[in-house]
Amino acid sequence: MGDNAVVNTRPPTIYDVARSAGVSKSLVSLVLRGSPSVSEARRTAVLEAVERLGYRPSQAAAALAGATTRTIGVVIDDWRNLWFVELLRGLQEGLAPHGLRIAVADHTLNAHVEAHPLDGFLSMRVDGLVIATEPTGAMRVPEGLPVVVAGHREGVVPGAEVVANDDRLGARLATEHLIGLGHRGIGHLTGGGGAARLRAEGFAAAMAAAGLEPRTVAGHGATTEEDGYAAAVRLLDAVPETTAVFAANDTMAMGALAAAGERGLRVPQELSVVGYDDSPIASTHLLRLTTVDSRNAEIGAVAAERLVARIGGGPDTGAAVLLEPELVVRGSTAAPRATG
Amino acid sequence: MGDNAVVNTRPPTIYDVARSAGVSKSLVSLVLRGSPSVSEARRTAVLEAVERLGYRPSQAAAALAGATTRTIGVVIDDWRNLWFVELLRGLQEGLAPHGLRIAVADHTLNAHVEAHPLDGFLSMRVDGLVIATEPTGAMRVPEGLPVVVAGHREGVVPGAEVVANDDRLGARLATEHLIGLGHRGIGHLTGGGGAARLRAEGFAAAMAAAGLEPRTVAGHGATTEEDGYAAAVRLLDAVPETTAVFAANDTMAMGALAAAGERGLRVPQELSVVGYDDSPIASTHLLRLTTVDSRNAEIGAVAAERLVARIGGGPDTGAAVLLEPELVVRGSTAAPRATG
DNA sequence: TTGAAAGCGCTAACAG
DNA sequence: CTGTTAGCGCTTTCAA
Repeated sequence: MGDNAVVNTRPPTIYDVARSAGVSKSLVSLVLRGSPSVSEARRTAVLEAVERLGYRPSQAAAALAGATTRTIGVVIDDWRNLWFVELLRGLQEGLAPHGLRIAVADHTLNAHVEAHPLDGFLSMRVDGLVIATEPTGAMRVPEGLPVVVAGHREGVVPGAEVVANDDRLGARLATEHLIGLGHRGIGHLTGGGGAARLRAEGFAAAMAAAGLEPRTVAGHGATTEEDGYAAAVRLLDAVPETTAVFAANDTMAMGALAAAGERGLRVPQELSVVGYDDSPIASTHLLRLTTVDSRNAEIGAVAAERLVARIGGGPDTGAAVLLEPELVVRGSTAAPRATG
Repeated sequence: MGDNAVVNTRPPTIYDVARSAGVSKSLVSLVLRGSPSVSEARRTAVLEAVERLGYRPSQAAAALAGATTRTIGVVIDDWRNLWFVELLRGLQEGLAPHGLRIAVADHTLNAHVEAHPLDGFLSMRVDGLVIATEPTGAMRVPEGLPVVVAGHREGVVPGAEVVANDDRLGARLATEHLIGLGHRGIGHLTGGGGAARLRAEGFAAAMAAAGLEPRTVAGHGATTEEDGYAAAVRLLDAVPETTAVFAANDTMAMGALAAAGERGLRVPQELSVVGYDDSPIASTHLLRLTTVDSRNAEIGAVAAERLVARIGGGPDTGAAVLLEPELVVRGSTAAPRATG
């Protein structure tokens, strides 16, 4: 009585579609999942009903009934660190063909309010995890869950595979580029974290190999523009004969550029600057920064590959894949001017 | 036989917790959801079992059984546009106290592979939606779903509320700042999209009010650094008497800075530059950009407020909230040099 | 205050 | 090729 006059505000279910198409709900499920063994007539009937009703399968129900969520959780550090943009692209492109989607969670943002972003992902029962953060000891994940740590080598996450670029090598490339240009007074701006440490090591090694003294200075301990600025100011003031600076990342390099400008040092004429990461800011007209491409998109692609393999039942190789970084020469480096 | 020797790799369920704590599963559910009507003894027993087993409630099951997912979907344009970082922060802070979490999806990233990111959110049965993108006609959302369009005024999303800053006013503030400084040759760098158009309108209005001729030039149609660079080059070459530039956003302003540098124009001595958004790059040492604070964090906070109200059963006001932008004066603007 | 029971919407064996 | 039947793990009445 008046039943069909009731406006159902709830989203349509698979039952509604089945009824509307005049088939059973399993048939609807089959069509939606692209089964080949469904007659064309039924298929179109179902598809039309789906369209007509504006039906969207409930992810919750699918996740609960099926064994998998088809989603990979990605934990990132901070939305401001643009290096993960390419990482996400690589991941996305590697995952999508396998019907896997990605969900991103920010570490710092969630830190204030919720527990660890990992908790959310585990509650969500993701099929795999990408940790694009400096791993911490608190990161315990269930055994058997495919996890890859991306961009950081020091994986303290048990059972995780690692995909990263070879920071030591990249730092060497940057330093050798500067040395090859004829620089001798080369300083390094470092920050906190494992990647920064490896880069500092690579810098020191390359300098030592050339018989040069490696000067390394930190800002306030982090790797922000402000840190780069502070470190560069410190370096430039303490060692005026500096003609080149290698920063632990592009953001710090940006700060170094500012410090140089303030001191009237033109880049690259009076000061060469090299960054690291080849993030979007490096290629801007304003910076034209010589940098090291850490190949983040490929890191994402390889991470995706590993995840897909593990999800497909492959073994946990536990191996670390190190991609070779590449030097990208732009306009912020040049040979030093002849010195007295 | 040997049954208990089998290692159960699946995550523990509420049943496991109940058994381990010696209570019924409903009791576990009550404890987890913080019901006051549970004896202290049982509560601790349950909590201990949870801890012991490493239990995490299944989001899928909770969503399916309950009526709500307690998550808000946020659709953004592009991870590179940093303006949404503050938006997210404001949202997060406004939502968290109400037990609501946020899920972020990128429009452009998903565009390649999946359907619309909205589809994902609707499949997920989010409790609300924040659209931080230029809304398009394709954005059909179920009636009754709380939706707020953030940062864009032209909401073609039916039934959505709008929270944004007053772009026209902001542009006027920027332009009047320049005029007040004594500039007369002021150009505007514009891009595509509704916000850019409103900013261009505000610029034109302020210029007209001062009896000045508004020159507006676009780059390649978008609002990237490259567009800002191209537009600035065009402007500076066509109108050499230009002493100030107002860009549609900080990124474009960065491009303008590059164009100025290339032409040997020092900022702010020979060219003043104003951006818009007060994004993280504006406050760097390198840019020290005078800009307009579009108050993104507050936009997020207000959006959160509206969402919470609607979810709590409040009415869809359908209203548009316009926040007043504020001028942030930094080092990229100054009075023009005395001209012949 | 606690337990039992009925689904939520879907997938995945099964039978036909 | 198509329909039937069990659950997936949780929330939520409803009794006890």
